[in-house]
Amino acid sequence: VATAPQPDFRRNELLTRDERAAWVGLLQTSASLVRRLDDELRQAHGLPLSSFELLAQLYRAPDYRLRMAELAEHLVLTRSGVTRLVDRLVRGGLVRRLDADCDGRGVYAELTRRGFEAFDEAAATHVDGLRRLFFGRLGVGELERLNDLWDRTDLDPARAREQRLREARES
Amino acid sequence: VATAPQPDFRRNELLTRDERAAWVGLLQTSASLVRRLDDELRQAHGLPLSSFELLAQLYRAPDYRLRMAELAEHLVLTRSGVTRLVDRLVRGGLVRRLDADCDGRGVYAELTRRGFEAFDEAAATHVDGLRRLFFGRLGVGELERLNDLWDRTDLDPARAREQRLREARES
DNA sequence: AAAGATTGACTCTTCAATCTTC
DNA sequence: GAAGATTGAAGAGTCAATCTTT
Repeated sequence: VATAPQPDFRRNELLTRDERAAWVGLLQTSASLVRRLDDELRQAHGLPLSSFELLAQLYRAPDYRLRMAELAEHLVLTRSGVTRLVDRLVRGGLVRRLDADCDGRGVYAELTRRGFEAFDEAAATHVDGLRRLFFGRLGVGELERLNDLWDRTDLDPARAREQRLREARES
Repeated sequence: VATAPQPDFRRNELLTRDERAAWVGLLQTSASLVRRLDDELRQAHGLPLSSFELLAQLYRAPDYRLRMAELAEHLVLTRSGVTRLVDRLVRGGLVRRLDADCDGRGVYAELTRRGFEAFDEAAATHVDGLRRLFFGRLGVGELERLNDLWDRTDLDPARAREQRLREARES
């Protein structure tokens, strides 16, 4: 059966039913996926998803290191958020801080041997969970369509945010 | 130009490039959308997005009221999270608590007149932001495809979570 | 003055324990 | 005892201010 049409009298400033479903679906899907994957990673390896994602960035970076600001751009975190997260990882021995020799202000976060191993072990759990809970439920070509969608809806969070803060400060 | 093929030597437990992009895209899109919409709502109406979403649930509910547990299911929050959020809204005069007469344990959260008005005003901002930042960038039929996707990837977060907690308690 | 990073104070959310009612 | 809701303690992230280097 077809879905019922939207009533004509629906007020302009309210979302249609499909829009609301799409918005709530986005929120719920990402949130519950994050929760599940976080649970599984903590259970199996004592590693929170946020830590795992930071390790993943370093794992893929040249020389296994990135600057704090770069990490903030890739993860969905502010700079101070990255500072705290790296603090925890340093305490856990998975990451070390390293002053940038080219720029006295800069600081690198670098994967330690233990951090490398921790990521290596946890990666299997993460990938398995992601394929089971998400990728395995996609149809043919849906992965590509999804990536296309993310490209079109990219808000460039880092840049946009910095810009807004700057504008706000100037006013 | 076509994208380069995935290297054959990529280890099994790592995500392909497209998978990683889809996963990170989901995280970034939802997170940055939430941040932008939250900023706009706070700026224009002093109302956080989390509060707005709770008001939206009550606005659409029969008699403008829902029980705490029902709210927790619809929002992405635990029960204690809902308790705190309702606390703040009661303090702000947008919601009132109401004992359920049918069940002495139950509590309703009900929209006040001011809560109704606050939602009404903020809704325009929210809908405008959502259409500008998200829906306006979707192609023809993409909204329907997205809702279809959410159906297939639904993890039933509330039920699943309760179940996991119960199992964990029993062991 | 601007950029990179950090810190203190604060907010929001969760977990585990508790209270009340069924 | 189980379910609905709340509470204290703690975790994690943000903002605004600060420090250092450019």
